[in-house]
Amino acid sequence: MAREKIERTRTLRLQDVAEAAGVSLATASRSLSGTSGVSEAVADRVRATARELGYVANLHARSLAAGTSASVGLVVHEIGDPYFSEIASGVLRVAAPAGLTVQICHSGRDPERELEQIRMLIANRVGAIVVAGSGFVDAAVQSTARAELQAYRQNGGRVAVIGRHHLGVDAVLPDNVAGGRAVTEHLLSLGHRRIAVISGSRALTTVADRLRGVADGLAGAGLDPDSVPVVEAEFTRAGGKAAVLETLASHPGVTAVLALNDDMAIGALSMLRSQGIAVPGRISVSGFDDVAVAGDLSPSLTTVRLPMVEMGEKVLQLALSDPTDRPRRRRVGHELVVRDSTAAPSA
Amino acid sequence: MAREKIERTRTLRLQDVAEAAGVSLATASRSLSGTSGVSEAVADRVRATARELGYVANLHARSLAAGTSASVGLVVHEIGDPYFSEIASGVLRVAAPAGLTVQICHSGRDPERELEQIRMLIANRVGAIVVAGSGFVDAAVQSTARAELQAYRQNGGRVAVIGRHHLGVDAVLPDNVAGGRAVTEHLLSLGHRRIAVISGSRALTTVADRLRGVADGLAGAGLDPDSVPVVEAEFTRAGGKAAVLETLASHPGVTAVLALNDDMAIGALSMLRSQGIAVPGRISVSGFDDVAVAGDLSPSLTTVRLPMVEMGEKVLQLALSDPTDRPRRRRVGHELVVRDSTAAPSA
DNA sequence: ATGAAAGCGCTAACAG
DNA sequence: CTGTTAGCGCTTTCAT
Repeated sequence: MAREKIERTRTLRLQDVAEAAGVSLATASRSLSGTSGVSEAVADRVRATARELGYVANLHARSLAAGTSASVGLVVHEIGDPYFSEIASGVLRVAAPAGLTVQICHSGRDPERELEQIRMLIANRVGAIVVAGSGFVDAAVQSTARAELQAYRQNGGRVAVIGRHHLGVDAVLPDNVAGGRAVTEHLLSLGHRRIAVISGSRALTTVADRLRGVADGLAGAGLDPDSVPVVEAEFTRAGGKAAVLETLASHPGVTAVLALNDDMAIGALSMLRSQGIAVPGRISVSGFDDVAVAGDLSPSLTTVRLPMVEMGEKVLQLALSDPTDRPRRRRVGHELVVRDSTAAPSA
Repeated sequence: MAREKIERTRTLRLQDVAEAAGVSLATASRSLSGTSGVSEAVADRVRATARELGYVANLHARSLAAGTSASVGLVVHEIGDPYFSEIASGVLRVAAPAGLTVQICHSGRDPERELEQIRMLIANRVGAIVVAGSGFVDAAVQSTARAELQAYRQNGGRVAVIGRHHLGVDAVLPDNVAGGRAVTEHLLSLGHRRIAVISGSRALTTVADRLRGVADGLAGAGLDPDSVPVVEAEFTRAGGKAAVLETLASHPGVTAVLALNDDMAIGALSMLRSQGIAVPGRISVSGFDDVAVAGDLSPSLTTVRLPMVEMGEKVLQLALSDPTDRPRRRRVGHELVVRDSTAAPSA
């Protein structure tokens, strides 16, 4: 990884402000950082001078000297994905009023790359790290990351994640199992019996948990979970298109497609439309997440709402709150949102 | 603005690595930063020790000592908005391979807040600042920002923006005028004569430019631009809903609604559907931007495609490239994407 | 209430 | 090729 260095030349230092205001460096520092021990008059004068001169403090120097950090790191799969951009929005909403800057980086759902990004954030001495991407079912793939994050925490760093990870840290847990069950029961109650699931990689805990909910729903209705085909593809719009095509070919009798996220559902909807297959007339489609556009599609998408913005807010609050001995879990609910893409099977 | 400080305790320093490897601080530094002047053997040993010990360099210290920066700032209106999240994705794709971290912050389309964020980024000593939000027609509202950014550049900082700003810096310019003209001509060629524009605030250069393109298109067809009503609302989905309602009330004969971004178009589509008005049967609707979902709506949205991811990539490349005396402009094209939401008027 | 001075962890001359 | 040393700009004891 090439490291691009951007050189900076000299700017105003606190020393310059101090001289201009006729005080010592220490007094100037106290005045600007609001530490007590300076007369109001002097402090005001210093602040005025600083403003006139257009002084801006060097946060690197401040961090180094004070040993504090005013920034947090956020690891997402891909910021262009609405699920993650809504989470990021929540994180930013909590960070800004607290005077914290947010460094965002991509993991690309690749544990190696995620580790690399985490290391970079640690090197940047961020005060907290938030991991928003899905966890992995296989605990081993994140074991190095786990170790590094633990060490980071030993040194005062804060960590919190969204979803089920094997990282041993505070977590915000979306209700994936119950959501999967709810949407399954919805399809079942409509009368569907020939359902196909289109899904992202089962290596992701998000997928595993949602699948587990689907199985629960099926079992609860006395059905054999194994009788329902699960077509695995990329956890994206393109993956949804591919998966629904495959489903059509291998299971032509299917009356409902249960997508494990909205992205795949949107892809499925688009593919079905281009194939001239009516939704929900011939096939019902459901999603998961309730991204902002879900309600504006046509047919509008029946899905499981997860409060992404709130999850982003909560996860940073969790990271910033006083650390506890044992990892905390904050569950956030789900809500089945029934719209127009699901209906009773026609036959 | 409260400043939340996160305290850190002692971690491994380069000095510790140097001692463990039995070399001096300087040699250790050279070994790890890849500076020449160290024998390969020694450098390897130092790197090995560093890895064993789990050493991660303190980037604040490095920045302070070397006067370089390995991070860039990105100012967006709102990261949850697909237009900006796609741009952010492009920025991240260029930043990561260059070893740069990206700090993202919200401007909320508020010049005051934008200025605040820019100041924070400067204080953070980012090597480059990218402003992705729209500019403002009134040059005065950004004059302070302009001055601070110029000073920042004097000190070696790099700046680039997306869109037409009065900031005197390098810019990536989307083809808003031509795009506005293209979509207008499309509607006109379909036979529409009673068109209404739904628009965000005219204070934004993005809006002003697109409006200008619309007027050009109208004039080119021998029509009076002033005869076309422009309904101004928030530049969001909710704004689109409100604006289309207002249009319906004040101009009931309208056969086409030209929205100045996809967000408003999506809101309009949604409102028209809930009002039982057929699109494009009774009213055609067009958007602008071509966000990822535009093609998956139903009816799929006719819109003007702007290459957001590419714009994000380009703007950071521009910022990172060697500075020139005069601001550079990189134009990016547009593409009219005709889909199902527009058709010839029925009457 | 104010000032002097000692670092924070690292890089970059400058010696050798 | 390697080590010594002086800062980078700021905060923070410790004196006064």
